[in-house]
Amino acid sequence: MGVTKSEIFTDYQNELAVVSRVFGHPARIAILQHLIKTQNCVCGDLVEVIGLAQPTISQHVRELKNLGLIKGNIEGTRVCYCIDAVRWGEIKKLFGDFLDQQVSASEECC
Amino acid sequence: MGVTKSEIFTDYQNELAVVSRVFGHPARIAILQHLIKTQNCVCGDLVEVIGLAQPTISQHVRELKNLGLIKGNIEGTRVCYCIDAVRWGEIKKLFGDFLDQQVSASEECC
DNA sequence: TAAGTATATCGTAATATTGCGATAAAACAA
DNA sequence: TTGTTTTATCGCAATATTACGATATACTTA
Repeated sequence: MGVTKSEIFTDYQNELAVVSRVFGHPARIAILQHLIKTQNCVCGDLVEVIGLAQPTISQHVRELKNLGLIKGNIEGTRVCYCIDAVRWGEIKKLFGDFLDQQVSASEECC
Repeated sequence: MGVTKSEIFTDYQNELAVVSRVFGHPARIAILQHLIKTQNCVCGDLVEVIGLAQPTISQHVRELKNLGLIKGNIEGTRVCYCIDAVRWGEIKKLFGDFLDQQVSASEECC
């Protein structure tokens, strides 16, 4: 197999999982952190800052784009990326709804 | 390749990625939701509730255990699971620190 | 002891992910 | 036009993940 059975889960469960998966690689975390830090939309120097090959960075960037988390703007030969603040807010809420739940332990076991 | 180059990333980036990966499957989200809802540590009926085979559930449960998110208690032939509230809090903070950042868009592009 | 129940582990097939060299595409510069 | 720069895509090898049947393990009950 090797293929997730998405159809047996709720939309919420699938969405949270898909977003988490994108966060599930340190290079993508690093790209987001760098875009947040250097507000003014840095682009190709991600390769230099992160230390992976250019095609690899491009692939990670594409996944972030597919999720709507970042958007790019062509400027000559370069592409300038920045974070989509609206989508960021949506995802923040998605995780907040999940993580802010009360997880009081039962006294029956554990 | 197919192997993540963890050594070039910070501990924070790696930790957030590892935790995100565990959240990156709807079955594991469903397991956590069910454990939160039925506070009193349900165990084997996860198989019934979720609808994946028993070995598959056991595998997902193990990943949650490895991350420290849930803990199990043997009760006869059964194992009673519940969420580790302390670890849950740590992970909540991990995501909070990341997602609560200010992501104001630059005006230079995008 | 023998049979039953619940969970974990093994082994494996199908598929997905990661990383990168090679190359294409697109815009600019001479 | 030709060469340069920057980014995207293709194709592939190495590895990881997902799912589950078969089986092992551990405890309970008859």
